[in-house]
Amino acid sequence: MTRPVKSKNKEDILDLAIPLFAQSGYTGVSMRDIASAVGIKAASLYHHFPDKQTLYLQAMARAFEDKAQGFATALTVTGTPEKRLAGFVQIFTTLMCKDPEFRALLQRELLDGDEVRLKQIASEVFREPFVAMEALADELVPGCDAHMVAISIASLILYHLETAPIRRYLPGGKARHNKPDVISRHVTGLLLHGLKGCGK
Amino acid sequence: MTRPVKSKNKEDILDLAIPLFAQSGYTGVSMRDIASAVGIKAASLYHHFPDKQTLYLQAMARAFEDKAQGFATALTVTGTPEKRLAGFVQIFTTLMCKDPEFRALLQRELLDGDEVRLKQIASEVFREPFVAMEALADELVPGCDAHMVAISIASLILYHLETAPIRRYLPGGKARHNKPDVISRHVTGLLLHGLKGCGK
DNA sequence: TGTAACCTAACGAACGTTAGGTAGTCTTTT
DNA sequence: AAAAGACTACCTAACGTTCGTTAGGTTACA
Repeated sequence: MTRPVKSKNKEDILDLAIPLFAQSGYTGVSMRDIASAVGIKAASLYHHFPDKQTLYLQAMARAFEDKAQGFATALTVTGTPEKRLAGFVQIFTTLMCKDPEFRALLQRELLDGDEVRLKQIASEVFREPFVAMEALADELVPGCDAHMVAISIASLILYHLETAPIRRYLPGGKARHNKPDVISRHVTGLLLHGLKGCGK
Repeated sequence: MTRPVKSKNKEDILDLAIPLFAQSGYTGVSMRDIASAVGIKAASLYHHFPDKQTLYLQAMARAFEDKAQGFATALTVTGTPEKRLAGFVQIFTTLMCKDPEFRALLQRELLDGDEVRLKQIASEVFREPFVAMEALADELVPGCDAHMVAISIASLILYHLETAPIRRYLPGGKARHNKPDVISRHVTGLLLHGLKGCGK
């Protein structure tokens, strides 16, 4: 029997597994599913990974590892605190819009992730940009609860995207509500001026 | 052999299945799990439901059915638009804090729900309170995009709760950040005055 | 000649589901 | 009032499928 032209390595397998896990979750994806996406048999996966759990953890690590650095660029904006906030919101929104896989994985981890994994994601992916957001919050409103403000900023952006599937069926929902520039403009206005900032 | 003192009816079974589905999701809960929670055998479930899918759908319907009415009370507040917003945020936050099961089921539906189910939830659970929120938004800021504003209000409340598991590991996270009055005060301030409303 | 990357085949466990039986309870008939 | 019948709510046992995983063999390349 002829063999594949090129052997697969771990990274290839993980990259093919990530979208599967994002769409169907850990229990919703079988080793046979992953194998068939890669183009090999399920048993062959055990040549690269000792078990499914390890494969999943490595896939998560890979899916998240480059994000920290992507977030860092969202915080390189300079200027007044207001300008920097607007810049961060815009870049972060665009980043999240382009990566539904990352959003789905994050959502699934928030639902089902154990303490160890959440702790790891918190420290390796979110800690650094989160600290920068808190610093920005404290600059804008000295003495505020920077933690809550940082979460609120992320909330506004991510929940608009998270609720997209159901917003289609809620009154007033339009396709433009999923566009990054529409979301980031709305969020920036709300943050800087409250609901007054959401006027026409 | 002795029989149980009291027979189970559909409603009893659904009420015991709901927390299981909330915690582990559709595929994470087996018919045997549900049966053992009820105190019967898996095969006996088929006396009440034709299959697992139907049991799940009826459990979801039951978990969601009383919520629409709970939301309605959150909108009975009277007074100035600002006062009504503050009242709504406070009641809605308290409601959501008390019901982690509902939040988990909603999150799972946003991730894995098919169009039919999302459409049903949208129209039967969220439509009515959502319209009222949009009306309130339009009163506060005439001519604004009421859909986006309504989503933003819900975002701020729900995402603080949704991210609770990971916020424990992010800098500045305190236990009080999960308390309904702390969240609602923060959200109200942010909505009415922007980040300036988040000061001490 | 060894080793890396695959394969086929199969294991035991867990899954949703079905078939067929049984013990109580309610309804009807005598 | 008692017997006969029907029905409800459960049971045990098992079916076929899918799952994660293992054992052991085969091929290509260094």
